[in-house]
Amino acid sequence: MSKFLSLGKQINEAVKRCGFDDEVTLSISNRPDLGEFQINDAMRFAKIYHKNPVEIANTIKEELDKTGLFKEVSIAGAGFINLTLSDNVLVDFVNEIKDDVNSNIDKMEAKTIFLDYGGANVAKALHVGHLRPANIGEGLKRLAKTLGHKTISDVHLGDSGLQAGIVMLEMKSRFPDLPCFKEGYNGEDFELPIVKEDLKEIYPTGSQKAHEDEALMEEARKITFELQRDNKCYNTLWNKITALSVADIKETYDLLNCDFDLYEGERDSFKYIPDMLKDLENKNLLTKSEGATVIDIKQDTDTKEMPPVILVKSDGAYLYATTDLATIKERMERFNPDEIWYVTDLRQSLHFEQVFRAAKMAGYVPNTELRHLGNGTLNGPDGKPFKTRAGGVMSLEELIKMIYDACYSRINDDIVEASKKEDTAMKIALAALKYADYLPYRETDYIFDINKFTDLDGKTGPYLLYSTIRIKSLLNKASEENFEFNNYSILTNKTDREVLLTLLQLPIILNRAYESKSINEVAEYIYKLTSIYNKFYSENRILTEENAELKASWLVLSKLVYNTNMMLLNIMGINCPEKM
RNA sequence: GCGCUCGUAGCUCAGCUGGAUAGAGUGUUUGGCUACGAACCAAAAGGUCAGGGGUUCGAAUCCCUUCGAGCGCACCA
Repeated sequence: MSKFLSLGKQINEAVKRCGFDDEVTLSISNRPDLGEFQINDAMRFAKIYHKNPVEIANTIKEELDKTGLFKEVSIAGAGFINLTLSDNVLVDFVNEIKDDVNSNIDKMEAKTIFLDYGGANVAKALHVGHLRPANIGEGLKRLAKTLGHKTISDVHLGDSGLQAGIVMLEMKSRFPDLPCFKEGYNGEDFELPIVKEDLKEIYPTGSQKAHEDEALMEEARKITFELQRDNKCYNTLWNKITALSVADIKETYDLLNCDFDLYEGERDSFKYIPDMLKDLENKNLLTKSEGATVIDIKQDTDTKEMPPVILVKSDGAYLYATTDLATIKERMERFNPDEIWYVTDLRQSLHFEQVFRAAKMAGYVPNTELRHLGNGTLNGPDGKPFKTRAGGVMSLEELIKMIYDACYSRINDDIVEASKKEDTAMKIALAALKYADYLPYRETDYIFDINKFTDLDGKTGPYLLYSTIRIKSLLNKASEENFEFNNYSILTNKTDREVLLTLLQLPIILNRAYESKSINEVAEYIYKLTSIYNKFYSENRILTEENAELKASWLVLSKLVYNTNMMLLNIMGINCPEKM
């Protein structure tokens, strides 16, 4: 149990002793001039117990004084209880967590959580719009793991859509002699005549052609349909293109530190679709509507229009909802998770509401919670929605390259040896990119601005890395002097106290981030911790401090901040170079 | 038409399960390195939390309303 949680428990035991059959909430003070923590429940209690709130606050104060946990308990205003911790509580706190910062986290009851995020499309380049769901999904996965959950993640490739037909049609026009296009093709192997660089250009070219010529578009739709029905020719060709494309996609995801357990896609659910349709038929859930096969998901309590879920188009083809529903069935059978989280654009919320309703009606998720964790929409610098189809979209690779260049040129050659310069610049660049992406709340609309990412000063990824590396450098120097890091005893009650109070808050920050499913809480917190430590660092000369006990305490504190930072950077999927 | 977001400092964003004096970065002005690493630290200035009403001891936060911006509404994903 974290110190913070334990303090809350002890406070509530005191409250109970006062005769109140209710709980108070310990929170961080927003009036640091009055106290470090506050309890604001006396006003609420006043109504319930019909007593004067100040009187209630005083009763609680008396009990709290007896605990010895606080240097000062004071009452202000309408009944605010302000608390200042005793020094020994903070000293104990450091000694409790100095060997393992994980003991400053409150683990949760372990669940199995399946995460679906990323959503890259086969044969199409990852663009800047893919950044947010990838980061958020990965961050939430790492946060869930840190808090004790078991996770399974799937990139869930978009591999069965119209782009398949378009790309294969373009392939057919370029390479009509490929074995798979021959009459009577029976699945024999052949070499794909393209490399991944070609892929970047094939889809845009094919897409443009199809948009200009309705007959080609029709042909592309037909090919897409054939692919869904296991056409041997298209199936073989698409498998090869997918393998080529996924290798490319994976490179970028690896850069972003997104490690998916599964690189599966919509097509992997195809084999479940016929049985699923039969099953839904047996459950009398399917109806025909305007030639399509649908599930009516309207409920009496609906206050808005709720269109049915279309599973089979009038032309027989499957849709997004079909594969998503089949995928739910599949995941339940294979992994039986307690929760399934989808991180995709917020604008897809209706789609997920529909699919989730269908899944519940079909009885596929009896005890599993389905959640769509929508991310904000990507807007251009002009504030208008970002267009994914109109071309001119910056690829993720290009964006990373631009930030990389900015970082590379700033590296001090006296500090970073030549052989590590590129690797270092890439780590800094990704830190800048990821941290900037993590700062806004998950649902906030995202304004894409290159300046935001190439900014390397202030509240940025590079700041966090620089500061963390600087602490590491300090610790290394201390180690060279054979300094022991196990004696924390002196609190000077200046900035070191603020550092400790910030560390104390870690468990509630992580819990809040988990509740809101947004990493921005973590991003804000690590900045707060780092900047208060930097203030401490600039105020004190640690290594030349003559009081050995004080020096030891400061070093323990520094190590604690370093380890906490490394843990939080890991949650955000940010790697720290050795020097920068 | 139905539904969902959002409007906070010049700019980019936090804060929203109601708490006391609304925060950060950046930009502007200014101070601090013959270095425990200045990609750092310190200070100043900058706000009618879009407008109005309501609930409450207390509202940026909850409810209603007006204005403004964006998004979604069956065979795209």
